Amino acid sequence: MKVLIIEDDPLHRSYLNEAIRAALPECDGVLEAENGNTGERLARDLKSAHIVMDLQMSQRNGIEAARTIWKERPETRILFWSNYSDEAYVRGVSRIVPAGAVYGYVLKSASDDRLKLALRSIFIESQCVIDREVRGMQQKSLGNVNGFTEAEYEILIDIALGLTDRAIAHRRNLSVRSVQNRLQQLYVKLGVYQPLGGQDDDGRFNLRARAVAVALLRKLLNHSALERAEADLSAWLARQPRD
Amino acid sequence: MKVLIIEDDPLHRSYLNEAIRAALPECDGVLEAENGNTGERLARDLKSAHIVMDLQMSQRNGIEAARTIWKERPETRILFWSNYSDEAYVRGVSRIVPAGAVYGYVLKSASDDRLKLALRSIFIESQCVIDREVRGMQQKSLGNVNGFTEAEYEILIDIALGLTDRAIAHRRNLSVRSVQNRLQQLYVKLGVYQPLGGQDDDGRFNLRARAVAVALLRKLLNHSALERAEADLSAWLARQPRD
DNA sequence: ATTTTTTCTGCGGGATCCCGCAAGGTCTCG
DNA sequence: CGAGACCTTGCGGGATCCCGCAGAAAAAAT
Repeated sequence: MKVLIIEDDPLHRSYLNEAIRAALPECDGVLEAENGNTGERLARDLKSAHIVMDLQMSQRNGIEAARTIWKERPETRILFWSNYSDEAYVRGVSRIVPAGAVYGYVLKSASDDRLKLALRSIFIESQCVIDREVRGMQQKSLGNVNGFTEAEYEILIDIALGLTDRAIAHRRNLSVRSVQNRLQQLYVKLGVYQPLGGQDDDGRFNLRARAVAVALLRKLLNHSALERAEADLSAWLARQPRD
Repeated sequence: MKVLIIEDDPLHRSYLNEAIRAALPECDGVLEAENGNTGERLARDLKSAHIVMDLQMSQRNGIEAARTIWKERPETRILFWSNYSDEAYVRGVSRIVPAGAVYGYVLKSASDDRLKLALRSIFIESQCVIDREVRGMQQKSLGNVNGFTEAEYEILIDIALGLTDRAIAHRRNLSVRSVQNRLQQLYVKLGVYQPLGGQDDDGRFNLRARAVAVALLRKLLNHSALERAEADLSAWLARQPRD
């Protein structure tokens, strides 16, 4: 059994390497990649089925890498080892995990033991392991309590990219009015809505821009989510026959 | 001579500790803090004049911490040791460094030797050390080439926070029209401006929102910059007598 | 199958945004 | 002092946004 590490910080890489050797005596080889690109390549070439990776690498996003790896070999087991439990990351991951896949998500702040336990659970016991903090995010995000619908999230991304109502309508096959409906919904859920009447406009906000701001502050959105969205968008634009 | 480390990642902390002991034999004590708050406190209590810190910590932003530390004792020497050379960070740092202060900015990806050299230069030789990559950012940002004026950056932040033209005008003591002028300028510099006429509006953009998006993608803005701005804003709002 | 609930859609209007045009200001430089 | 560069401000108008109102369509519940 071989394990592939995809992580750009050399310190963390060697720490992981050690942890893996310690936790998995049955492992007879540890490979390292320092970014998503070479990680993908190694995974492909070596048919590694056991991967530990960081989200958020400079060269190529962890989520991107995981997506293509899973696309090629859905049975691959991946342990995401990340600094953050941003909703954007958690949502990003759970969006791409194939049905029935074995994976894990543990934070770098977790203890040594937690990490080693997770390694064994995933690679030996075929059991998913998700850190409590992350699990918390997941539920908050999927449950309706203070959670966002797929539709709401989608439109949030669209305005974060800077699209107009019309462009969004076009992209999502909706009428302009429907887009605006979804927007209102979003504004309400983000607590940005101005209940009207109250003319204590201390600092009046541009709802559209404000929504993006609070989404960022609440980590519903982050840099890498935006990057992915931007890539999707330009792909879609290229596919448009020009009207 | 004592050195204070402010860094939330335990791995990096112990690595730093070792590097400091190796590079600075004249150092007779290394202290560690795992977030900005306790870092500030330790700096104050122990009157440490030599600090190495990470930007981007969960508890309290490195820039915030540095600001208050420098406010209390401007002669403190600080080496920023960060993962990123985002323009937002670089600008944030150079905005708060006191006149004549000795400081450094090196990336975590730098070699062992670079780090140790920087430590000696700053703490012993009283010389500023800024990594090449960072220096590059700095010049791009301060020089007029593809760089942003203070005014432009300011208004960028204001729209990123979601303020309306009017609110910005009020906050910055300008007329609404001037705000809009600055906005146009910003749009042009961000390459978002629609030269008019060209009706190939594939995906028409909402300029205001789009500007924020590209600023984020280009890392002119990032989460921590936004957080700081948000804090400033609400402080300002609280100070407003309500009109 | 019928009611209830949710979502989609058009209409309309007030607020806001985007920006060309033009008339002052300030500041520098020859 | 005047020319030129730059910033600020008012005016005006077309485009966009925000959203209440209300009917149509779809989905879910009974």
